[in-house]
Amino acid sequence: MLVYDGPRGPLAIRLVEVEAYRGLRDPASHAYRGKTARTAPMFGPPGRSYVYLVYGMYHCVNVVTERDGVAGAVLLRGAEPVAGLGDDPRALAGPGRLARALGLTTFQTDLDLLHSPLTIRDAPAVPDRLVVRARRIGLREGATRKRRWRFYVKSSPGVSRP
DNA sequence: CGAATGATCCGA
DNA sequence: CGGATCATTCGA
Repeated sequence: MLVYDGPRGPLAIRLVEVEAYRGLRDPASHAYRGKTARTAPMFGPPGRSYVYLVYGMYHCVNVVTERDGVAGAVLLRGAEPVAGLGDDPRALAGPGRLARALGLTTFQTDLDLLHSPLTIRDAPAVPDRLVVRARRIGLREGATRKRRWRFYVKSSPGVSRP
């Protein structure tokens, strides 16, 4: 679950699709070529946000996962609406749509996701048989390897591409 | 399939 | 500085 108390009121979504990114070992990662101003949050402590602009018009929201000093994050690629977001089950399917629906931009990068208007919370466990593991999407490099670091909930409408 | 659209990054 | 790149989406 991701909860956002922002300008649009209290919003809540159930995350159903994510991708993992690492650092210097992962050619697909923004952190691959070292730390920059933009990617600095990826190298910071876990539990914080990393939001960036892609293709000049969409934002992507990540959760930093590794300990301070080690790059790693999870890209939020799809979710189901839970509260405050209407009832289009596809409105959050895809990282760009997810960020747009919540109104998240680079202004929300590097936030503490445990003590902010933007928080990530526990949710009921998804049974293993409903968890699909696949190759990552949209990468020029890194998807061609054996890195199946995309995970999504089987047959959820919030998944970008099954 | 390709256009949209702008921040970022690297090389010169 | 300039140009290539880009963890995407939408519409023809």
